[in-house]
Order: sequence, then structure tokens, then C-alpha cells
Amino acid sequence: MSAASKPMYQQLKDLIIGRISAGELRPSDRVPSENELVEAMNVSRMTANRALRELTDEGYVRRVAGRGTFVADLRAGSHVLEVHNIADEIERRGHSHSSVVIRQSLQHARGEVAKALHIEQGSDVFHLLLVHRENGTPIQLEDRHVLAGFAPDCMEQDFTTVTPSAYLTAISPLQEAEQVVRAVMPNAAVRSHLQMRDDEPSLVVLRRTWAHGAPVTFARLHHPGSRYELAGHYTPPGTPKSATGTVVELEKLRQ
Amino acid sequence: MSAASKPMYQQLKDLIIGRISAGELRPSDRVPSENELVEAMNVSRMTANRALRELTDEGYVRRVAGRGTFVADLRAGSHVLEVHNIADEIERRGHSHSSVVIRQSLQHARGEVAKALHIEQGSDVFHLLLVHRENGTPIQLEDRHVLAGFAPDCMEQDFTTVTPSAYLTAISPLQEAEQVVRAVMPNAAVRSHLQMRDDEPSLVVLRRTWAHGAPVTFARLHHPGSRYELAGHYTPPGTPKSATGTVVELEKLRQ
DNA sequence: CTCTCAAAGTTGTATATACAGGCTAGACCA
DNA sequence: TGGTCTAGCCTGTATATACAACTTTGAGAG
Repeated sequence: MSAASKPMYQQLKDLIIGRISAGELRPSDRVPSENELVEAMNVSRMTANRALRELTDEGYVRRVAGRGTFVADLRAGSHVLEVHNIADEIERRGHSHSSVVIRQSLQHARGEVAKALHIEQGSDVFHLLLVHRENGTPIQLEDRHVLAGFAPDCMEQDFTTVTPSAYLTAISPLQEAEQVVRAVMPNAAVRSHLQMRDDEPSLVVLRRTWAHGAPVTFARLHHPGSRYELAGHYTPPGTPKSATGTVVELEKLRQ
Repeated sequence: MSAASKPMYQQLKDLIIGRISAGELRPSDRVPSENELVEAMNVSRMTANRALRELTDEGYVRRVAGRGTFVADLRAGSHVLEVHNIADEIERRGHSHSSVVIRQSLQHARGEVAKALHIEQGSDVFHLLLVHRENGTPIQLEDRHVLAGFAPDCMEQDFTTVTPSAYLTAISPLQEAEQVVRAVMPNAAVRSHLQMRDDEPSLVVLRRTWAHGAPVTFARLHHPGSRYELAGHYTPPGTPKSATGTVVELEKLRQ
């Protein structure tokens, strides 16, 4: 579990990452070429190639055929926040998730919904309104519109057992999404559903999801500001999927 | 620029992504093994290996030595939000960024700051307080504490020309970060600095940044709720760096 | 019938080799 | 002096081969 077990290409990557991290190699500096690594480290060129290629994919370096490999510009401060499905998020905290369906109806799309879904005013859409609870406490009001043609059996679903999100991703995989996060003052209806104080702001996530190249659902997710936050952990390039599972200990720091 | 020019390993990737995207291959289904691809597509095993390995890195499939390659669980709803440096963000919008330094002093770390930075109460920290403006309008109040030992020349910097973020990333590359987003009601001081209405909520980003394995700076970034939002565009796995540059057209949809 | 173990299939890594194509410096020519 | 062009280095891709390690299956021994 210690050192010698790592594969050679990984050792090469670690070596170069180490030099960059230590400041020995700075942005736009040239890093050893494949052939130089071959001679210095006594490996084959394909192994050196794999190391440098993966470092490129992970954003550490930039390669130019004919010129060489250079330290990348260290993305000037772009941090990542992962926004999870509310049910998954609650479950990951080890808490219990439940939801109450307030409305589940077929409607005609009006103004902003029609615009968001790229459909004509008056087209059929399903409207879902439900409250998600964490250990019994309201934590999210989900106000969702779904293209009627995309989910014909939407009215037959029991959304207290399967969340709309899970239902929709089961219909069609591999979707694209766009989202916006805002701080707003909720209206009385939202406040009531989420059991919020009069002067409490709300964290709102607007999310529009695509399937097969067209938007199919648009959701407004309201959260009580005093009981909800988005948390994210960012580690340098080489960590595409470890964001899940990192623990955030930044809890007691209220302004 | 059309079809035949793509390298073989990319054609293999596209072929398998196509089958997944079309629903022909569903999560946990087995995808062709390397040797099967070798025979079917008339390529060498290393080429098939590269295609499947990259699909693994990009999250499309999951591989188990001895068993095979299987379609991954299509991340059950994990969406990504990129949070950029405020100056970069403003510049990307084609607007002008300026900032006003309100405080730049050496202090002794108290309570929450000491805790966030993992240092003793009373340790030396620099305190920076500045307002960032977009086309003259206040858009962010940056309240930052920096470990004194990490940036000894912090007091000599002119933070109206180089943002604290740019200054700090120049000192040490490759850092780790943790952040939390909240909706809160700002106090009078914050409201005043950001020229906010009395009943306007604030979107707050708490960000703690590591270097060399230890936290070195802790920032509270306050934004006026009516003039600021976080936006993100999510495209399926194979898009590690294209998140920058996607246009969000979800603007006029107020709750 | 049950246990053991070997065979076959699978991924993971590593090497040697080959050719195509981009880029640059310096030799060479006019 | 000035322009051209080639030799040499670099990355990008592709192949053939080899061995290690893991998993399942089934044959064979007891």
C-alpha cells in the first residue's frame, strides 16, 4: 500500500506533478520530452507518452506537436460546486428522505415555462409541486414542469416513492443541464410550504434539463436559507470523480 | 473536417457512446471486451484498450479486471456549477472590473477565522476587505483572511490592480479549495458596501483554500441577491474543460 | 455430492517499433 | 545580406507482443 506498487506511468505523473507543485516548474516552462523521459527514467516511449497525455487531459500541461510539453496556466481560480439530487444528498448524510406531493397535474405552458422549454404557449406540460423533507423537516420545494410528450405516464407515477428526478433520468439517460443559483426572498406560499420565518431568504436553484437535444424539464428548487447550503470541495485537475465523498467541515462559520 | 479524419480510438469511443446514448446499451450492461473489439473492428488491442480506458476516465463505463466492462450508472443527477474568480467572470461578460480596498491590515485571528485556518487564536493574519465593481456597480464584497506566513508582502500589494485571488495563486500554484454557498440576510455594513435594499438577500460564498496541505486563506464573498447569480452548464462526462465558454440563456425567469 | 484446482477470458501494464505530421534552427544557396 | 529548405526533434497515433493479476466456470478428484 506504500510506494513501489504504483505503475510506472503513474510514477512519472507524480514526479512531474511534484515538480510543478513545488514551484520547480512554473507555468509555460518546458517539461521533459517523451524521449528525455525515456532516457532519464529508463522506460519506453509509450509509457512516457501515456503519462504526459494523461497530465494533458487532467489540465496540468499543454502539448504542442513539434515544440514540446509545457506547464499549463493553472486555471486561474475556477472552482467547482457539485449540486446533487436532493434525495441522494439527504441519504448521503445518513438522514431519511420523504416527500409530499402537493400538485401533480396536466397544464398548458404559460410564459416563462414555455420559453424555458422552447415550446409554444399553451402546449401540454405536466406540473409537479412537492416538498422534500429531511428527517421530517422541509428542505426543498420542487416546482417542476415536464414536457408532456417526454413522459406520457407522468400522471400515474407515485412521486412519494420515486423522486421526479429519478423518474426522469430513468426515462432517458445522458442528458445535458443548465442551472442557476440565486438568493431571493420567497413569497408567502413558498415560505409556508418550507416553514420559513418571514425574514428568511431562500436559496433557489433553477435547473433546465435536456434530452435528445431539446429541453424536456424545467425545475425551480427552493430551499430555506437557514437550513440549506451548497457545499463543494475542489482538488486540482486529476480528480474527476472524487468530489463525491469529500467531507466538508465548514459548518459553524456563520456571517 | 468531417468523418474519416478522426483517430481510430476516438471512432471506437464514439461508437460506444452512441450505443449508450441511444439506449441500446443501458446501465450495468456489458460492453464489448477489448478482444471482441479487436476482432469486430480490426484494430489492435492497445487501441481498443485506449478507447475503453478513456471512456472509464470520462465516466461512461466501469471496468473490472477479470470480469469485463460495463455501462456506468450515469451519475444519478450530479450537476456541476463552476464558480469563477469575480474579476475573470466580469471580464468574460465583456464588462469592466474595478475594486476599492476598504481595509488591508495585519490582525490577530479570532474565533471562526482561526478555526477555519487551523491556527491558534491570536496568530497573525492579514485582513482584506474590498468591494468589486462591475461597470461601476458593486457586485461583490470580499472579506478575506490570509495566513501571515504564507504571504509576507501582503501589506505592500495594491489590490486595486491585482485581485487578492490573482496575487495568492501567483504565490503558490495547485491549491485545494472548499466552498459553501448560502442565502443570508446581510447586515447593515454589508448592505451599505453593496448598495443593497433593506429587504434584499445576499448570496454568500465561503471559500477556504489550501496550499502545501494546509489552509492558507479564508474568504467570505457577499453578493447582492438581486444582481448576482451562479450559473452552470452541465454536459455529460466527456467534457472536462468545456464548461467555460458555454452560454447560459436562463435569465428572465424570476420566481 | 462436494471440494479443489486448472483453464479460459478479462483487464492492466509495459515494451519495441513504425510512420505521419508539426515546428524550428541552422545550413546552404543566390 | 536575405531567402529557402532540409535535418532533427517533437508529439500523435497504431500495431504486435508479452506478462501479471483477477474472476468465473467447469472438469476432475475425493
